[in-house]
Amino acid sequence: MTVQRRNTRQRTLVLDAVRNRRDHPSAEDIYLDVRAQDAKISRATVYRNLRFLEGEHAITCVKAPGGDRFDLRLDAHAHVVCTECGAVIDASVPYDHEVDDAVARSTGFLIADHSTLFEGICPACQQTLNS
Amino acid sequence: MTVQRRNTRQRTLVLDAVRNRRDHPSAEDIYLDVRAQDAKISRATVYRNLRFLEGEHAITCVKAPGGDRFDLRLDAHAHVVCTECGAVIDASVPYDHEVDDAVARSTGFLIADHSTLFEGICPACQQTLNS
DNA sequence: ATGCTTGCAAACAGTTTGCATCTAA
DNA sequence: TTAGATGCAAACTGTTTGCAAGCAT
Repeated sequence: MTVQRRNTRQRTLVLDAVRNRRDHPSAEDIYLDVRAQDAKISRATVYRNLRFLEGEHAITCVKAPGGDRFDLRLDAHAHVVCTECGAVIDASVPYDHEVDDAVARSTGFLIADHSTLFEGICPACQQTLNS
Repeated sequence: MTVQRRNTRQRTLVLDAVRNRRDHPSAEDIYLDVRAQDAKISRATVYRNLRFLEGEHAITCVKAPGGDRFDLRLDAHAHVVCTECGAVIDASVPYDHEVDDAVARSTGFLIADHSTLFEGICPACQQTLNS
């Protein structure tokens, strides 16, 4: 008896919506995108499927201030968030696996991974603030 | 006309409560501690003062899943969170200022700082899970 | 006296959940 | 056929806010 994964229309819509964006959308962003395809879909279904797809490792989620943001990239990588507008982009910093081992040794924790979030002001908001 | 900072009894209680703990308490933890000293203090006052003290750089706050955690340490440093019990401890990883510059150059963001959060299972929870 | 601060309750954002109904396999 | 999935509404957690009253300066 294997776990059943049903390919519902709604689940497919949610997955496609995440894959069609490159800007780390929030659950609400995805809800609105999917809503444009299916006016009857509920927020609960979107949230449930985002969590489900995260569990299936089909998408990942970035814990940003103001709520989770979803990502089509599956490899561990750092992010940069704009403190003005909330935009999230990928950072080109390589993931350091060794630091996980070092922290595991020094703390006794069983380390799964780590996440790094840079905070700053994006180019567009810098423009706005200077004017 | 300088900004006025009033030393209210409640504000002092909140600051002392954070300083009297070494375990990265949540706002609710602080509320409960302060409540033991002053049964009349309200949650809103605790939240307001935590934010105020953060703004004054008297305390810092760690964005952990499940809510903000407060810290008496003022220097930037990484944290480790237990995915089982939610415990947060300091990580002995040195803060890398250069990576902020590197990300600033490659993204055009004005980087203020970055935070690193390790996720894993603490020694106590490992024990529990093995029994 | 002034205006920052408090306490209360209500509002709020983001997210989860109970339950009857529906549907993919 | 039936267990997983949906839609709706309500619940929930963590946090913020409007307002009248209170208190530090």
